[in-house]
Amino acid sequence: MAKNFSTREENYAQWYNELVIKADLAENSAVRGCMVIKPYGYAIWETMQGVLDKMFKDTGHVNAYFPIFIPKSFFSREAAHVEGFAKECAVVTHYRLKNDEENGGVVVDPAAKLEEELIVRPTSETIIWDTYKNWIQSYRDLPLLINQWANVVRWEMRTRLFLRTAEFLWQEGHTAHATREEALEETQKMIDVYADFAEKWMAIPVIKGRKSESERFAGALDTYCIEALMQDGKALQAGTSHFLGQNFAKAFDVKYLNKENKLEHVWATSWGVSTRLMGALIMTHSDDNGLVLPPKLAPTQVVIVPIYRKSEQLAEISEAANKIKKQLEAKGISVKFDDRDTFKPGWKFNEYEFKGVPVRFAIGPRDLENGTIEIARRDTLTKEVIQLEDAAEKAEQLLEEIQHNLYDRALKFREDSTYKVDTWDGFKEQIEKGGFILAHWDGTAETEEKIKNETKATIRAIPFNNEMEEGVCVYSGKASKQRVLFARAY
RNA sequence: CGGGAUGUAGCGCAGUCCGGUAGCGUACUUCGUUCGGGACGAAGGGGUCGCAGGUUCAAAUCCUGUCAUCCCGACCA
Repeated sequence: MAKNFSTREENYAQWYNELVIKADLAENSAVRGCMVIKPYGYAIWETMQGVLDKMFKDTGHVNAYFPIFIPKSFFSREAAHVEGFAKECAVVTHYRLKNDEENGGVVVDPAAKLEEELIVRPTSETIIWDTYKNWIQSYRDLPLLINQWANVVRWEMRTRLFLRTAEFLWQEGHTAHATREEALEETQKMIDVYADFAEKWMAIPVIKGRKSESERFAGALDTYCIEALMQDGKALQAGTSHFLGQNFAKAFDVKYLNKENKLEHVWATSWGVSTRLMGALIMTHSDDNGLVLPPKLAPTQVVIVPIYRKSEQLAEISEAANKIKKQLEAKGISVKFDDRDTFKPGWKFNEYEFKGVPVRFAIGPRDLENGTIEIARRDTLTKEVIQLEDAAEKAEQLLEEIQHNLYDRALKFREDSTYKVDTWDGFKEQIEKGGFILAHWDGTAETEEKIKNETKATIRAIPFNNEMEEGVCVYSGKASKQRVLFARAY
């Protein structure tokens, strides 16, 4: 087959970019750093949204919506927060244009300067906590468990489709609790939800853990994360859940009267995942033939391609194909029967492979004679000929199998790419090859910083399920009680 | 904001050194043969050569300016 796009081996970044564009997921827009998500890509995101939304509701949350514009002064209320985001904010300074008398066109009307600039939200903590102040008075108002689906803007220097764009879509949960324990429990609960979603739906194995102090969210006391390993050996942060303590409650003066009639600040969490998950999905499963989608997220789970020469043949084939289509649809499986006569079978095979459709049937005159059908699976690129009457059931089984196989394959890759390293030379050598490195660290930000500067590796997580083990820091030689997870990251 | 490169048909590129009719691949249109892994043949349509000046009989090509994009850093979910 003539491949007309880069392979993963040649240039991973280029392979990724071409894949996203040719699989019809997204493209660069005319606006610098922004992305157009195309219908096929959006369909996958919508499915993900739907599943996550249900998971949030099942854990007691409700949806709401807050403004996209945040007064500049709100940001400076929380010191760490403003410092974390100041360098990447889009700022609205004027509210009107006027005709340019001299040069034609329009110019910003200097008379329409805003008294206070508005920030296009890079995240919504500040505007939300300013609002919560009015919503919370008593312990009876707690907990407040709210999620928002929204877009946010972070003015990044360099962007990449889905992984880092100036504007991206996400959800952000913002909760308020009466006690520290309850907020901590919520933080943990939501990282568990994310991990479940990644593993069961996206078939991406993740490591749950906490961030080091320097990798923590701006304004949080603790950040939990899920980290995944991509095929090129780089780590990707797939979701975060923050324990905010009373920082935002204090900054925005959110207090409640407890049962003893005493005023107390509330405890907070925030958590989010973004369209970046699409990038994780692509980079975890796809291959040189294109996208590979886990069946649970595929917009089309099964495609039926007819093979025929004359239109009479198509009529017969269509009858058999539509029968299978109905059977599959009765099982809740999404099916496309592609009877376009403007494309040939070989072309269609390649197209659906590129778009990652998990299961493909091909049916032609030869099958009609023999009462058979060809079934192909995207994950292994293998195919077999089966009895026509078994088709629907076989496809259903195969979808299940592919979902599991993708997870198992990704897990094996991660395990094979995770190394315990005990020497600094070994560390430097391994980081060049990629993968997760489990190494001892002395727990100081100084060491972390030096390691980052010398190798570009960062601490991705301090895994929750870590075994305690005496050792010495791979860099400083000082005492350490556990290994932490290092990698170069997206 | 530092370092490097590139702007030529929808997309991908050659042509620039050495000035002389605007090219190739792909995509697109029509017709015919094909159709079990991106078919083939024939005929067609499509370009202010990023923009603005300059040199010249003549500029995609030389000179000056300018704009834009991409890559490598710094920043980052």
